[in-house]
Amino acid sequence: MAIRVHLPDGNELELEEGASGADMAAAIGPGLARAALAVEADGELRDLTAPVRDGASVAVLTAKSDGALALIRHDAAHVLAAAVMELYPDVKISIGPAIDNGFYYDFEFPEGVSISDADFPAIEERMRAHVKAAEPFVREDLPVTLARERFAAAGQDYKVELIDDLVAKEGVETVSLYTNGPFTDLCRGPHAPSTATVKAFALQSVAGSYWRGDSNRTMLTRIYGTAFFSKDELAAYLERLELARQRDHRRIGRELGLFHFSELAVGSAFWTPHGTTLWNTLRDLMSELTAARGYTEVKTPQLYDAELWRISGHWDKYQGNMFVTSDEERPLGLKPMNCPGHCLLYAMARHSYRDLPVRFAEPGLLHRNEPSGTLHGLLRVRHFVTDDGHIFCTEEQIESEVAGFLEFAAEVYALFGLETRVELSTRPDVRIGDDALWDRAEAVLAAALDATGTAYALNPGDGAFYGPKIDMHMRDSLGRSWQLGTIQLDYNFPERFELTYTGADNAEHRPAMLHRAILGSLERFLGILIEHLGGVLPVWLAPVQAIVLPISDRLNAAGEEAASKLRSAGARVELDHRSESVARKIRDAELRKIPYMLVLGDREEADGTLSLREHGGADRGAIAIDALAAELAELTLTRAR
RNA sequence: GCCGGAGUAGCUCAGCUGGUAGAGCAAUCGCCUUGUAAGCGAUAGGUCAGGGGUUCGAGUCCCCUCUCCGGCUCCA
Repeated sequence: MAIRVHLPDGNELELEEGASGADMAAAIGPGLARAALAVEADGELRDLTAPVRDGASVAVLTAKSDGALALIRHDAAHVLAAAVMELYPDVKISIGPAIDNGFYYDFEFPEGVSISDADFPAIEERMRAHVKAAEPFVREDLPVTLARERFAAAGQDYKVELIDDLVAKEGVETVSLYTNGPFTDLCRGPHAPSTATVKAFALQSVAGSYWRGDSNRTMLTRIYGTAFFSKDELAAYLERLELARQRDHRRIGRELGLFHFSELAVGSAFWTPHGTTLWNTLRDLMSELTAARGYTEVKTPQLYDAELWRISGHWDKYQGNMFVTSDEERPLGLKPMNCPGHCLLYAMARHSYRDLPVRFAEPGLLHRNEPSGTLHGLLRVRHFVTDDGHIFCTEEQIESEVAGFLEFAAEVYALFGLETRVELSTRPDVRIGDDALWDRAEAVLAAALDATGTAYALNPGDGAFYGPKIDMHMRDSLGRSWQLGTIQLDYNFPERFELTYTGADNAEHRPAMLHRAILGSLERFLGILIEHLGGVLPVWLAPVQAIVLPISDRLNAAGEEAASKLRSAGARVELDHRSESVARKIRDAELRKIPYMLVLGDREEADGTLSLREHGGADRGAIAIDALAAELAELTLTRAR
């Protein structure tokens, strides 16, 4: 009896019944048999030892295949756990998956034992021994009762909990165990044939992580690592990581003198004069663009009676994140969001359907009492300004308003050369408003996304407490994802604040409300932007657009004259009048990433020109000062990149 | 907030097993007068995060607090 399988090249292959993936690879060729790691059958990865199903579409997974890295990283996680269990026999194991750039394994170490990267060499040495031994990964399928007994007997409580959950939630009757050398783990698989493939690995960091991501449960110790098929690839990856670290906005912010932090104002940036110029340029950009899009700018208070926060729901749902104070008789809250203030402002005047949509924009200063452990440079702060806006509109206008926003956001991100990842986040556990409202709100957002052809991922349960949202995310230099823009549909606030407009029927109606921001917080956006650009800001954003470099002290007066001509044309220009060599002045200007370096020597002075060197080294030769002024003005006006 | 690590001059860091702090860059002053990525010299700069303890003696050992870093939870 023979079975037939379909190969990726369209051919069919005949195999004996019961043939394994390894048999299949061997039937195709000896080279493939040696390279084979696993088999993909009808889209599902399986061990090489597993029998091949008749009629399946199969592909042999090798080091070159997509998914092969994830496979050996998962193998590496088992090798890590094996090594850790040898060194710390009383350790409890939990889970150890492959992740984007590597793998981790979470352990509970015995009381009093803590792991740091100083322990990595010993662990890695044990890991190398397991790899060198080329221990086969052996799969075993066991009835859940037997598997449970086995892990219970070994004191592996986390594995027992996992098995109990598999039974309760998925009704499984058997589970699979994988053994490599002395180590056995509850694992779905698949794995490569042996540990030998995990040749190039490195442990990277140790961190805490809650069991099952629940902050009420045990804090486990997570060890992160990565693995590649070759030492060269591993070295190249580690080198890339190091280069990314050089782009860290906290480092660049210090080097370029843009902002500082102080332990006397935790989570709040101090912007230097240069940093403030950059920040203001960004704020002015958004004021200009929102005005062009039909928003009107408004200003609302910082500090409100607690009553406002009770109406909005913040007092119940968000107070932990608010800075609360009081006057002589009343509790007060510093605003963490602009929306309640905007609702009050909307309600202070009557609105006709003819006026809608009303679009309020406010570069609003917000304070949020973020947990200390989450603060991170400019990317997570307690004091920040959002390019916030709220749109009050009719039900019929929602879709076009959301579509208009998606367009607007795309325009802004394009100015900076950023590409974002879009997510639709739906109702969270902690929320206000009934489910019917949420159903409607989620459906409208999805419709607007579809109508504009925006690609997005679904992020269930991550909406704001008052409504679902569409978020735009960017990654920082270390690969962490941060939310920038957002648009959130909210039927709840209009109810709570009893907002109305007069319809064509002369009756009062409830408007819908959209909360939206494109940059998110200016602070976070600048952090991400600095990392994206590696600190090399385009002319229109650069705090110092050009610096005049006289080649000798005797030209300092001419330098001042040239600089002031450029300044009166609107350019942000400095003069380097130090008694230093041109080479030195160039070097310092390069390190400050100043776009235009303008060398002034005797020839230039005589001709009324400056010799232009752009950041990065391009030498454009002598250019008339008027022409330079015009060029800088043009680059600033057009926001050229 | 939780787990782990770290905190020495403005910045980057050295300071072995305890014997009262050092370099480079930056800064200041002077000399040099410079043509596209570091000219030379001198000077100044530190309650070694803060507090408590052990010790004849603490940057170094112990405890507490603060902040920062990496994660986790949370979030723009």
